[in-house]
Amino acid sequence: MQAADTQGGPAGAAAPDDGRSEGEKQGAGQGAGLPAHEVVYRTLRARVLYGQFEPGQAVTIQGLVAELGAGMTPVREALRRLMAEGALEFQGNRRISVPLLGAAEIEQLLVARRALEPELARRACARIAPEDIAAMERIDGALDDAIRRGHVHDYLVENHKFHARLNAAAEAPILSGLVEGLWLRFGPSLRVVCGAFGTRNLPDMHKDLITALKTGDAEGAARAMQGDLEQGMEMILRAL
Amino acid sequence: MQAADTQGGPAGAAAPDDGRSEGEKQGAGQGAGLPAHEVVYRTLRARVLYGQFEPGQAVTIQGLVAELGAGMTPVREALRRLMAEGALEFQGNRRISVPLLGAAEIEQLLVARRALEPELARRACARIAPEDIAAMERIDGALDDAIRRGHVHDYLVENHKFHARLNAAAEAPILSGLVEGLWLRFGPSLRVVCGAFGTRNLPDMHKDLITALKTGDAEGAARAMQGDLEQGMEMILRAL
DNA sequence: CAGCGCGGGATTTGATCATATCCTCTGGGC
DNA sequence: GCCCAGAGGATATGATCAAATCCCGCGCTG
Repeated sequence: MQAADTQGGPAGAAAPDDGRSEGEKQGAGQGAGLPAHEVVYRTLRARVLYGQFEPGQAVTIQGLVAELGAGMTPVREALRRLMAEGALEFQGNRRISVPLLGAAEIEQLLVARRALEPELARRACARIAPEDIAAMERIDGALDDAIRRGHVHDYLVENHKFHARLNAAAEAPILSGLVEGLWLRFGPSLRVVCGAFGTRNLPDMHKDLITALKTGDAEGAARAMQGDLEQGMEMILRAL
Repeated sequence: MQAADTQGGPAGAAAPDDGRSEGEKQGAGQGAGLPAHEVVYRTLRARVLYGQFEPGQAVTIQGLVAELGAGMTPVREALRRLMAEGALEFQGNRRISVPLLGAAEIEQLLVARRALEPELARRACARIAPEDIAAMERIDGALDDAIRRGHVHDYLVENHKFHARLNAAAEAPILSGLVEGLWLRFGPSLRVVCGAFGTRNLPDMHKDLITALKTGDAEGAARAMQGDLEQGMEMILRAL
């Protein structure tokens, strides 16, 4: 039971509200009225991204149907989507599992990240608004706080939020979408990293990055980003 | 045929061989016994990749159900998968369409391709086997032939096969998967390109690439690849 | 006589379909 | 010009079938 409750969400224990299943739409709000497959997708995505799935772990459709209380079709679609993004793997015989990464895979992910994320930092540097920088500083504070408290999950969430905010500021949806896909791939490995090293000596080039953003130093931002991701991937590699 | 067996089955049971077709696994052959959603996916993927969809064109589930003779669930899953890969776009209000790319999107795709494909060429150069090179020369011959005949579809197919073969030789499945996703995104635009310019002056750095592969010149291969993709993206950009 | 490989059945799980319900868009009436 | 009704299409459900895995008992061998 790695994650009994997903996110302090309204999905309580039983949730046997059968009659209300589809009588909802995004008209009211945006958190509650999403299609079922979207809700399932986001739940599973968060689990992958924040290391709540073990690498190599098997994932069954019907298990998720029972656990999430959703129908079979939405679960199937969410899984298909995650498989297309590389977050999950089709294990041959109609079996789905969380990918188990080796050194070769980590190295490829590193190459891709090194190619894309510094470029995003460069672009963000030119376009970012002061309130975005402020938000990133706030997120970075929460991140440091999570590290101090030794709270792995919060650290991973804040770290992702930090980078996502930066990538959004670059206004390059295709590139940041690609990067999001990369994060999904090494997400499960973060669990292992934090299990091995804890949150003590986690890399943090975020301060340099924020400084570069404030001064509009695009190359400095790119350099800080590259340093950050290389340290992260290095830790994953060592945790193998 | 299952729950709705109200009248004891329509004597022939609409699709008894539908179940038979499932009897084959991927162990025996590749093309025959695949699941329906996989067949639908490949069909649609080929259409996207080879410019048989018009950019901006709307895609309806029921239209594909009627056209392909498949059930609704397989079609939905295939579409969801293609949407996750960026080959199709969710148009907000339950509508799916082929993405319409602008200059900004093309530019991002160019950045990603320039980062990844020369690297794949470099790796392929170190590992490629002589029979792979021979196959690529054969494909390139068919490609030239298609150009001579002015046959756009064949040109696109052979061109894709050429690059796919090279990427496979790099033995970097994650990177080549990413590149495949990029190709899927600009595929529909190729239709416009070929409509505008025909097959006359299509770029072809393939000869240089093969030469570099034969001599083991990794940097030369990377350079040729970069030239090839930049010419291609330039043409798409000009066709806007 | 005990340990081990193997085949057959039972259970789990994935794939597909038909249907019901609801949302969105469009056209006509006031 | 706005509101309402109808049509078309998408989402979701549950049932059902097929296949793969698992488990257990049987026979064989040392």
